[in-house]
Amino acid sequence: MARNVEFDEQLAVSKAMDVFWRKGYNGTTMRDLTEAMGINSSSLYNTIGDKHELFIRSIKHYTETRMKEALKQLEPIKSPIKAIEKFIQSSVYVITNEPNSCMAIKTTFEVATTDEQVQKIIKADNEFTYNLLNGLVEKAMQKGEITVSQDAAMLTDYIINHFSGWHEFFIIHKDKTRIKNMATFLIKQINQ
Amino acid sequence: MARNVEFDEQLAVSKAMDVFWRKGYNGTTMRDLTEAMGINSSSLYNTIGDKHELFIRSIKHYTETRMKEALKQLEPIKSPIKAIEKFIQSSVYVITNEPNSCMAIKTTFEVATTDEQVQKIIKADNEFTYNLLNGLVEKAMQKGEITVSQDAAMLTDYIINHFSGWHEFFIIHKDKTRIKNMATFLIKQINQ
DNA sequence: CAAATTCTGAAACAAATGTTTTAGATATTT
DNA sequence: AAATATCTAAAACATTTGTTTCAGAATTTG
Repeated sequence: MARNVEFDEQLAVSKAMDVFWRKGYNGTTMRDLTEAMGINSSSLYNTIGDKHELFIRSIKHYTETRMKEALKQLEPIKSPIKAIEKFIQSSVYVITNEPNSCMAIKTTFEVATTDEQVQKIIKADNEFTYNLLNGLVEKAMQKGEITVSQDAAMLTDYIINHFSGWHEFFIIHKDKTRIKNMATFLIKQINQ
Repeated sequence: MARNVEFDEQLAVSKAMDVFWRKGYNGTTMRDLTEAMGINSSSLYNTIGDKHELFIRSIKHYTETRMKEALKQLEPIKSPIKAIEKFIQSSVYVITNEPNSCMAIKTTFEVATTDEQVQKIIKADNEFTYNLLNGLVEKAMQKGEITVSQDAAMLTDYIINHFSGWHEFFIIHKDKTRIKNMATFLIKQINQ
C-alpha cells in the first residue's frame, strides 16, 4: 500500500540525544535537532512527535544504554566487594573522561524539578543503579567483606551519592587527581 | 540635573534571581523577569543590561548571600569538629527544605559547561566553601579530633562532595530520612 | 518656577521559536 | 505497470523571543 519510513528511528533518537545532552532541553532548538538528525521537521512530527516526546525518547535511550553497560561490566566479576570497587572506579573513569558530563544529572537539575514524566524516567534509572549496587553490598556484608556498617540500604545510597558531586567537581575544576583521591578514600572506608 | 533611578536595584536583582533559580537560564524569558521585577524592559536595559548580565548579577547575589550566611553561622562555634558537624547538618536542613534546590548546582549543570563567566563565579563560590571548611578540618586534625585521614585537602573535598548528591537525591525521591542517614554516617566516619 | 536632564511605559522590532501545511516524490500492492 | 497510500522537503505559520525606540512623565538644579 505505501512507503516505509526512510530513516532509522533508533539512530535518529541517538543523534537527538547527543544534542540534548550537550545543550540541555531548553537550550536545544528544533532546528538544532533536525539538523543533527538529518531529517525534516515534518518527518520528525510524523514519526516520533514533538520536541518533548523526542526528549523523552532521548533520556530513555541514554538511561537504557547506560544500564546495559553497567550490567555487562559487572557480570563477570565474582567477588561482590571487587564488583563494588570496579563500579566506583569505572564511574570515576567515565566522569573524568566525558566532556559533556552526565545527561541524567543535567536533566535532573534542569527539568526533573517540574516535569513529572522526565522525573519518572530518571527515578527508574536511579532505582536500577540502586538495586544493582544494593545486591552487591548485601552479599559483601554477608561474606564479611564489608564491616563499616550493617545497613546495606544506607551504604548503597552513600556510595551512589558520590557520583554527582564528582561530576560537578569535574565541570568546575577539570581535575582528575582530586576526584581519584576521593574515590580511593571512599573505597578504603568501605573496605575497612 | 536629573531624576534618579526609581527602582531598588538590589531588590530587583533579588527578584530576578528567584525566577532564574526556579526556571534556569534558558527556561526564563525576559517577560518572566520584568514581570517579577515589576519594571519595564527599557528600565532594565538602561540600568543593569541584558538578560545575560542580569543572570550574572543573580548568581553573584545568590553566592554572596550564601557565603555571608555560612560565615555567620559558623563564627560562634569554638570547636572545629563541632563546626564541621554543624556545617553538614545545616546543609542537610537547607537541602531538604528548599523546594527549588540549589541555584549554584543547577547553574553548574545547565550553563557552567559552556559559559566561562558563569563558571568563574561558581568556581569562586566553591573555593570559598573549600577554604572555610578546610580551615576547620586542618584545626580539627591538629587537635586530634579527626584521625580517619591526615590529608586535610582531600577530606575537605570529600565532605563537600556529598552535597550535590543530596540535592539530586532530594529532587528525585523527596525523602529526608535517607539523606539524614547518609549525613549521620558521614559524621560518624569523620569522628572516628 | 523654569530649564535641563533622565527615567519610564507602551509599543514596535527583527529574529528565532515550535509546529503545520501542502505539493510532489517514492515505494508498495495489485 | 498502474493505482494507491504515505512519506519527504520546503516553505509558511503564528507565537514568542531578546532587545530597542520614542514620546512623555518626573525629578532635580539654577
